[in-house]
Amino acid sequence: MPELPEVETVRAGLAKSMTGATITGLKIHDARSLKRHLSGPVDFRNKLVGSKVLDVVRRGKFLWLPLGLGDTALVGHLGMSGQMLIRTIDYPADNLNRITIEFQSKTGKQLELRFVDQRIFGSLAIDDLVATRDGRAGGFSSGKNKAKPWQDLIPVSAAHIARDPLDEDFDPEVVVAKMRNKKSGIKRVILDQNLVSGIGNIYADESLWLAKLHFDRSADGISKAKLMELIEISKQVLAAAVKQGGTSFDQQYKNVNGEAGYFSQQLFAYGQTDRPCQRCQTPIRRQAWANRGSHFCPKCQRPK
DNA sequence: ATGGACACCTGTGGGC
DNA sequence: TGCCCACAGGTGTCCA
Repeated sequence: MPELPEVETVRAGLAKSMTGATITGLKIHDARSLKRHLSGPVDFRNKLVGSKVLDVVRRGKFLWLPLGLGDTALVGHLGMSGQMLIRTIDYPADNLNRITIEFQSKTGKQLELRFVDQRIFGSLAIDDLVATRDGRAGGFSSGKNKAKPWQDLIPVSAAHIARDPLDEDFDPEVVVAKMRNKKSGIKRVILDQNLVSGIGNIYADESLWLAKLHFDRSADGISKAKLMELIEISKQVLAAAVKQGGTSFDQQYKNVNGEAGYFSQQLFAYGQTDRPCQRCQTPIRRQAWANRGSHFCPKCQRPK
């Protein structure tokens, strides 16, 4: 489900109530949500409970909370259906809640973080922070001017993830140069989190519609100028979606307060099958692609 | 290097 | 009502 705008909305919400908090307890309702913590649930508990949360950082669709001295972090990925809800301790149980992390906020409020995940493709883990190959870890931790020892570090499990377009150190020239060497279809290329992170199926289809590019056009056959335009468009789309709190179609995406985002009202291609293209009125088509769907205008977005 | 199939999971909605 | 199928905002691995 969640792509960069949804994860960023969650990050901002977590930062507000969890920065400076102390973890006071843990309830594991379904240990499958800890499957990426390889040393097991007991070790997860030992490393988490009692530690202090320093910050909430994101790169692409990964987010993490540096802990204690800043050399480890609680790493979260939402997969297709993950949610992170901040609740008071007496708030009614949430359906499909897999993990509850109890904490005391820096203002002394007793709250809990509930990791709700229908499909269990998401996960929580404690991971070591290591030096990045490319400078600062995330473009989106708060208060960047203050010196923070964890600022240039990234979780081992996210070390392969490229910068995303909203990262202030993102370099479109470098990314486009790499894209021009790819013989794959352009959609596959912009979904490759090793090249540019944060883009998923919704924002890929939206960006390609806006750029009038067919999803299967080979990246190495597209001009440098057009690829630069595509990257700039994707940045604009991601930023616009962040402003709307992300995209919600159903119960599968909510911010930390359980509220939906409103970007679905501004979609041109994704989920618009059979509705008229807003440029040329041709019905938007959905085509099976890579075990999912691609939505595009068959007139505006030609294969060649 | 590239693309396709599939695995990991649960839930919902449509057709019959 | 019930059953079966398609489908869902992701990622990683294995195989040609």
